[in-house]
Amino acid sequence: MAAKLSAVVDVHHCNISYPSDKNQPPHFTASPLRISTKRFTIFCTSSKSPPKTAPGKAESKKRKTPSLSEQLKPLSNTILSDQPNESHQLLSKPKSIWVNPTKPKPSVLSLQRQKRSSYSYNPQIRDLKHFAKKLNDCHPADDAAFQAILEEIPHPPNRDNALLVLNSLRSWQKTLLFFNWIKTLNLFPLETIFYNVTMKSLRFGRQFQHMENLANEMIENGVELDNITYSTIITCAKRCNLFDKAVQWFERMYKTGLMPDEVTYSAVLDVYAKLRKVEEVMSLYERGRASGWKPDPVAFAVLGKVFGEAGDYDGIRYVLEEMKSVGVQPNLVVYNTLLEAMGKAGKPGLARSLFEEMLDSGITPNEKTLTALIRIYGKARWAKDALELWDRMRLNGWPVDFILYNSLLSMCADLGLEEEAESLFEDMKGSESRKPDSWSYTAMLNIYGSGGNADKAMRMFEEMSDKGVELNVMGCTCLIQCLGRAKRIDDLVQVFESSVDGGGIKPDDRLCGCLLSVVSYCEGEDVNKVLACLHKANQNLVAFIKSLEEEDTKFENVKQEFKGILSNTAVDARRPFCNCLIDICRNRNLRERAHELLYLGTMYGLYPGLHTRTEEEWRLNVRSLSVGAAHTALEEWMQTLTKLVQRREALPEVLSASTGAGSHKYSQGLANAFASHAEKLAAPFKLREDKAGGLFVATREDVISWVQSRAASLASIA
DNA sequence: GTAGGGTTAG
Repeated sequence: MAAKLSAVVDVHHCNISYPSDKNQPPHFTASPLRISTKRFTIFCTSSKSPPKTAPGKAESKKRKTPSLSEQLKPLSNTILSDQPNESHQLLSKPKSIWVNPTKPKPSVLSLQRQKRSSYSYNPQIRDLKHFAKKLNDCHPADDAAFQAILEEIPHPPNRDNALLVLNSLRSWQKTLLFFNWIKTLNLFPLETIFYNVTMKSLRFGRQFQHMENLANEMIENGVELDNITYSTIITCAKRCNLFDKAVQWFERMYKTGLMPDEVTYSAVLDVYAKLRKVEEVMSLYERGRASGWKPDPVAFAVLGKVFGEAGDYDGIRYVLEEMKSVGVQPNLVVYNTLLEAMGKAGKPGLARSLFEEMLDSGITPNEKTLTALIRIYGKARWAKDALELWDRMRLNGWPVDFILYNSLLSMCADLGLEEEAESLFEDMKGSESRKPDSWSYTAMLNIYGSGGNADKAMRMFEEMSDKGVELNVMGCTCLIQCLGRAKRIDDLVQVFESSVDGGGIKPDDRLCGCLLSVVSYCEGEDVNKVLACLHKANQNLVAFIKSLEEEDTKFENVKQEFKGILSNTAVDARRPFCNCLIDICRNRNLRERAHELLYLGTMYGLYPGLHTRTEEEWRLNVRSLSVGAAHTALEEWMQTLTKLVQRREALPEVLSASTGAGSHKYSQGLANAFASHAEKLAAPFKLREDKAGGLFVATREDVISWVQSRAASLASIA
């Protein structure tokens, strides 16, 4: 199974089967990834004659996160044989009715938790605690001193005394030394609990190898490994990112006939959650449920986390429904996890109502709750809610920590709340425990950068170096963006060189994207200065720009080069790269190239939903495009519509283009640019003032007569 | 850190 963990699993062809032997862990089989070969074009005209710009096949490698219902489908078909006449609907409770009564219900976990041995009071506790403290205080490198203290143990190191001391040692090295000392004394047999206590300390020190050695020693010496041993091993492996080890030890439990209890089981759920293996988590969860398990809040927190990381809102709802149907009241951690998950799934409104529900249930938020919520409101640009929450925090005296302070600053940056950020930043400078760090300064650079205040941004930059706060790659990006917009290219070059050559900043794709955007709008010698910076960060990109400018570069070459660049670029930065490259082409009068890049970008899945069609309305969605890319898309669309009209093909009643309203304070240019471009083409798109979100609309009749008049005027020119 | 599982920042 360890090998399968790294395999690509096609969820649509994932079969999960029960092992025939109940002492086998649940396992998964998967068919190899299928490559989609669906044809697509930028704008579909008709089936009769595809546009000439559509020669390719889909080569998008990006795979959509499957929805929960898609993931549950194979599960419900293969293992959950409940309610055979009903389709297994999303959010329906997976009731486990085992259909074959001659076979026992397969069990994957023990419903009884591991019993702990009870401690008896140790009358020597004070002396032994004092002894343990001496061991803890002993210099870590001084083995001789440690041994000397050991000899002075105030009471005989019998089972109970040794256990008490073992439990009181802090560092894993000392725990291990003490454990080995007890072992050499050979006064009593070392039971499981001695190993478990030692392992706990090793886990704290993230010492998986030592831990595994101890586990193997237990096996050799015939000491029983219990659920506590296994859960400690599994969580240690997880913390050390040794996920295959975690799974390996989990499998070993079943092989030796030991059933995991719910603690071990949810530890393993979390291993798969960390690996973002949603379908495996669900499979384990469902199988646990089928075994009669009533999951507790910890299990639901794991489930919530995995759906949050997948951005799967249906999954989050499923978790909420499951909790309701199992009768589990969410606790603070579960709420925090689900709030975080709602943010990742892009549902600020639902996060808000979940937060209110949490308050209504009598739970007080902690720093993590508030950090999650502030961040969600900031990213959603919900200024009113963010400021309201901030007020409530102060009013109610809710807990605040350093991370929350920095998150508030970042929220101010997201919302362009310069004054609020400045006053918070001053508060932090005045406090003893919350002095601004590189996160805080980055937020300030972000605020001044996106506000176009290059002087203040540079002052921050200087203050950082005075105070010895290191600039990080994001701060550097904000600063460079700001200096670029202010056309302070020499300052830009100086900041770039000092931070990359001297400051140890490794340029990432975002920083390259930022330099690329500066290239798109600067002129003259400045272009070469910025390109020289970009060359240090990404040589291929600069070579590609040069090749775009050369007339004899063939489309096939552009395609191959661009594909290579995109596949070496972080997913988040791919669309910005494409947008900037299109802008560069347009600003250099390379219109054909711009169209080629838009076509390729669409083909590689960078602009999903660029064009949506219903029977009544076709819509061009340019909100994720740069100005140049939006121009290019509009031209492309007009060409397509022209062809359709000329061929007398059916058009919908309404044609529209959506530019977005530019909810960010500093990004309102697209609607204006679009309006003026439509005007230049004399295209009949009119801004709908009554609708929010920059919507331009034309009727079918307007478009037809516009095309006909254009054709007439073109004919008259000819 | 009570022999074991889950939650904070571009």
